Amino acid sequence: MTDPRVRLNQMIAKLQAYNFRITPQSLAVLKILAASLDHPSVERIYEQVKAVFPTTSLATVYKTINLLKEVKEVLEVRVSAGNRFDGNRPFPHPHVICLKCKKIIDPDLSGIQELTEEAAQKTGYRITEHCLDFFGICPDCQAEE
Amino acid sequence: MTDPRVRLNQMIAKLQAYNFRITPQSLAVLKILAASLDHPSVERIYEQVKAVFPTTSLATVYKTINLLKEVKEVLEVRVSAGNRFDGNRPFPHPHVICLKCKKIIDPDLSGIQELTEEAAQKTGYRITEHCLDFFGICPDCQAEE
DNA sequence: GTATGTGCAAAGAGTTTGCAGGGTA
DNA sequence: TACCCTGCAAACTCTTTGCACATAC
Repeated sequence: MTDPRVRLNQMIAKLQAYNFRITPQSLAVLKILAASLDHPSVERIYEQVKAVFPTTSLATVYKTINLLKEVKEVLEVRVSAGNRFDGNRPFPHPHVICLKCKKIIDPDLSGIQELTEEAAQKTGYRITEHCLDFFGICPDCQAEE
Repeated sequence: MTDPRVRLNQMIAKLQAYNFRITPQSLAVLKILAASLDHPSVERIYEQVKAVFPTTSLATVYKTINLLKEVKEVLEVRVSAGNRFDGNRPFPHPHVICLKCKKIIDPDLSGIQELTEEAAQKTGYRITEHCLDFFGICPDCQAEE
């Protein structure tokens, strides 16, 4: 993973470049996302922020995440169990998601670039983003069966 | 695409195998999904069903789609602009989605099987499904720019 | 100092559920 | 005939919005 401090500075720099202000509350959200290894949900981020700033509202968390989405400093992983976020790697990358415990990990896969080019060539679309998620059962949940 | 009549019969057979009943309303939903080339939204399906059965409720459309999801006879495409459905090809396959007009098309891509195996091998997950969606601008919307 | 972010509550969108009545197998 | 499906309305979840106040720059 990228060093969370480096990611945090990148996020701050990007937000400031867009003239968004950094506040203690939004900074707390940034810190959590910059260090996220576990793709937290909005609710989870909210709980962690409240541990530091108990008066923080859920709306503020949503607003901050939306700013980050706008400047492409966070990646939203859309899953039916509730969306999750990755602020450490804010660019498209594959996920492997456990259908039982909802654990998400990031494998390094080769060949996505080629696949994207193939899709662009065959459809004529100018492709800017992608989403590649695998679903299944993680080793821990397999062991429990 | 698969012949809509063939798909319709497959859907009916699968639902009956699970002891679900076929009604005029649910049949109307099945017919639309079996012939879907354009990945309709729930709202769109609802409108088309109402054209035939004006008293149909949105809840019935949702319930029927959920049955089909349960027996894996429809594929849900999760997009932020509102989820869309494919009843003609109810198995995982790639989509190319236009960010402007929301048009969705299905390219034939090679290499997804290999990528799935690579992901399974590197993570230890037993992978059963995947979701591969590309986002960009379609040729029509590019021409308008 | 001024525009922007915060916190609260209410509104909004999308989806699900409970129940009474009607229709399928 | 018995049970399931429908249609309606209410509930529910997730997310956004409006407004008064606080605060970063």
